[in-house]
Amino acid sequence: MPYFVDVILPLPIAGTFTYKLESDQLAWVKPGVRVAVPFGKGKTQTGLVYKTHGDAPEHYDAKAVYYVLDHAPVVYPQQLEFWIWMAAYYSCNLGDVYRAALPSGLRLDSEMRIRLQSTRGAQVDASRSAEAQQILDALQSVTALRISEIQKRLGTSKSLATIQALMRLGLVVKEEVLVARYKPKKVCFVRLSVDISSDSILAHTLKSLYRAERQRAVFLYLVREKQRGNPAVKLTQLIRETNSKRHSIRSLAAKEIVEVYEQAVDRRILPEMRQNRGLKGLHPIQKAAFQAVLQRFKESGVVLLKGVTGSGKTEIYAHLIQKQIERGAQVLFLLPKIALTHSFVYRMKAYFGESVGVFSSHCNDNERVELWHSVKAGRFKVVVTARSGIFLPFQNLGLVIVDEAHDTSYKQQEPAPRYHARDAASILARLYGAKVLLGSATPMIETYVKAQAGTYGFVTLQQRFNDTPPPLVQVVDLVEERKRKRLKGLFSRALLKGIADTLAEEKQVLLFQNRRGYAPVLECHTCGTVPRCPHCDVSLVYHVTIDQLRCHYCGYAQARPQSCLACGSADLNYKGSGTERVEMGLKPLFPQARIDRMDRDSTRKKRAFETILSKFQNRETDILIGTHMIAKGLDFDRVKLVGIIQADGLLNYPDFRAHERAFQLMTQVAGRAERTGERGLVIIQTYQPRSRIIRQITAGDYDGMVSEQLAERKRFSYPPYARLIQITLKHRDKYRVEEAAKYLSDLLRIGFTNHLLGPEMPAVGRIRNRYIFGITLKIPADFSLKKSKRFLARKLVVFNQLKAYRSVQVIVDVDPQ
DNA sequence: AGCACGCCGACT
DNA sequence: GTCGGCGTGCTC
Repeated sequence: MPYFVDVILPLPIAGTFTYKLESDQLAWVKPGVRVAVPFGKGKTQTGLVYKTHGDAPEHYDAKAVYYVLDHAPVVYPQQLEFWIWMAAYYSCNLGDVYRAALPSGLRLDSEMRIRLQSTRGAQVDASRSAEAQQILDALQSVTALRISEIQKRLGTSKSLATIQALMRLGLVVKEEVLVARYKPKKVCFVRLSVDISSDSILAHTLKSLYRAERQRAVFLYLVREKQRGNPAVKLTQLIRETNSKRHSIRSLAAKEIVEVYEQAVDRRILPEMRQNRGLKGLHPIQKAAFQAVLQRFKESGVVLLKGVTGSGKTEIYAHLIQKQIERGAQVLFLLPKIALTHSFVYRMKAYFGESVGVFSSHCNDNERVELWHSVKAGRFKVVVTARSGIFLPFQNLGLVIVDEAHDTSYKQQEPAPRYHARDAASILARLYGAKVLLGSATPMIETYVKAQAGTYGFVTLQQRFNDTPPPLVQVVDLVEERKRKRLKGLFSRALLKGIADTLAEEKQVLLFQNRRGYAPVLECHTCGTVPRCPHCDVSLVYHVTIDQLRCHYCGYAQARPQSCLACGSADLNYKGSGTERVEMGLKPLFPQARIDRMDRDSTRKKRAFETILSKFQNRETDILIGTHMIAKGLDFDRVKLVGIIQADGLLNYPDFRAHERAFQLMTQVAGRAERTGERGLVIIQTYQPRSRIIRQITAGDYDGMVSEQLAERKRFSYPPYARLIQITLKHRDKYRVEEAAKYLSDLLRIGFTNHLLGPEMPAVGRIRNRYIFGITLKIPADFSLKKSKRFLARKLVVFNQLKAYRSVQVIVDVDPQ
């Protein structure tokens, strides 16, 4: 009986692909195993086995699997099930999930090479082009060349055509080779090859080295290390410790006294660190919360721990982790991307030592593969990671901790799968029978509602256990300040006084401005013209540091115009302000202060983020200005004053979550002023000081904010009263997308009636020369999300049948943020 | 995603 | 006249 295998391929194409299996392959092929399969014209792909069966495909002849790459699944059944859930829930392809989940190092690269067909034809021929001859000459010495290598050698794009011409002449052939992307790291070790347990051999060897001082030193070092129980020493270490040169060791090797050999080692992102700190005991309040969390876990799989900054959530996490380690289970610790700092990892390593794994964006492909294997082997008990860690192959997952669970960076925007790591983690946990702890000072409203309703367990940790009173919050009315001419640039008198006082006390200041650059608009005073991005529908932002205008959507940059490009006037006005302008404005006012800035521009360079943070922590910086990046990071324990330069930027977003977000962000930023042990000060500058949301923020009235937002969302049926699906259409031709969006929304309105919004052009209607239209679907709580998605999928098939619209890119985003 | 096939402009 | 642009369609 013939056997077939359905395979997931790492491509953005719907469905799985069926291949034929030889009987000898059958024994190894099971779900989660990798296979090399032919796909398309002469390409090989690394597929992942989905299932095996005996049903021959009806409409085509299945190709045969080339190789079975594993003897044991690289992906556990629970994970595969998780992938399937994700593809279905977020309406994407299994291949999209595959690409996101499996480290690319676990995929084989199929590489095209060119080989000489016959040496006869390669002789010099005057009729051939110089390029062709160059390629042929190069192929004489080596067996085969990668196409990319040829391109590099010739340095032109012409080479592709030349290669094709040579192929037509039958002089060269194309061949495909498979190479593993993962390259183990090899380290040279040195060990003794003489038997030093024999005194006579030892003496004899030493004697033979009497004239080679360095070699003797190396030998003696190795002897000492061996006696200490280290039979081999890293070559680099040996050279360093004995202050010798590589050739001394080579001579010893030549005399067969030592042996140098290579060994694959795991890369380590951080220097090894032993556990050096026991868990801190819990304060009675923390202890009560810890017990309460354990209690709630008995009834529900997900527990929300609502605790303000400074309430000591981290210690509670640590004790929960400890408990899991004791019972031999693994813990997945999720953090927002920018909160994953070295100092945090060090803290975890101090508690749990070697069993802590770190999975961050700093890891390269090879490190990811090693981490994957280590997690799979159960060597790591705790994995600290940003959102993509949910795909790691846990063997025995016991607990998922999602810190700052309200953070928006848990949602992947681009590319598919557009998943939310917090929500996905609770599905993952269910598959493993594990628990989920969501930690937040300002939970997302949807989460809070579930906790209130009892769907999630709920534990609050209100009291600051270090007994510092919450910071004093002062609101400054910018309208009033401006009227009374008390504004110095962007700063009110109160803020300047606050800064001066804080500096005098040798404490630190954080200034928050959620916009980067100098000024978001450069306007001509004469004719009102504003320079705009040629590729996007936005104005260009002026950046002082590079003296350029930049587009924040596509990266386009141009020199700052000296005069208006429309009317020639030299009278140009900078309107609005970003972090750079705050920095520039502040410097002359506090010339003695050490001022630093943290935003996407100042942290672009590698490790810059860590550098700025550590400089601030070491008190080499007095005032730190930054975007939302300064809201995360770590606890700054000398911050006395937090200033919010302009709260209005956060309040006026055309989004139903704008106020919730503003509340979360400002509360978080304000929370940075809580660690000094004395009362901190938060100054919020705003043009709308009497607005409800500002009052809620200053009063710390989270429940008030929630109930007001809930009332609003109920009225307009937004989450949590409805689920949302956002459909985005993009195309280079504005009319084409608009027509397509109209057509699609007409198709959908049949099912969704008044639960469909749009189509409408978003605030930024064109990005990278592609016009954008959006359709929002609202699925009320009493509707089936599954059925709605199925309906949507059917309509998208109909939509795709129209040739004119097929080139329109359609993006489906379930639970958009 | 890649890759081949197919139909219209600027060069030998 | 051709090279080559990218629109379109397909991959088990």
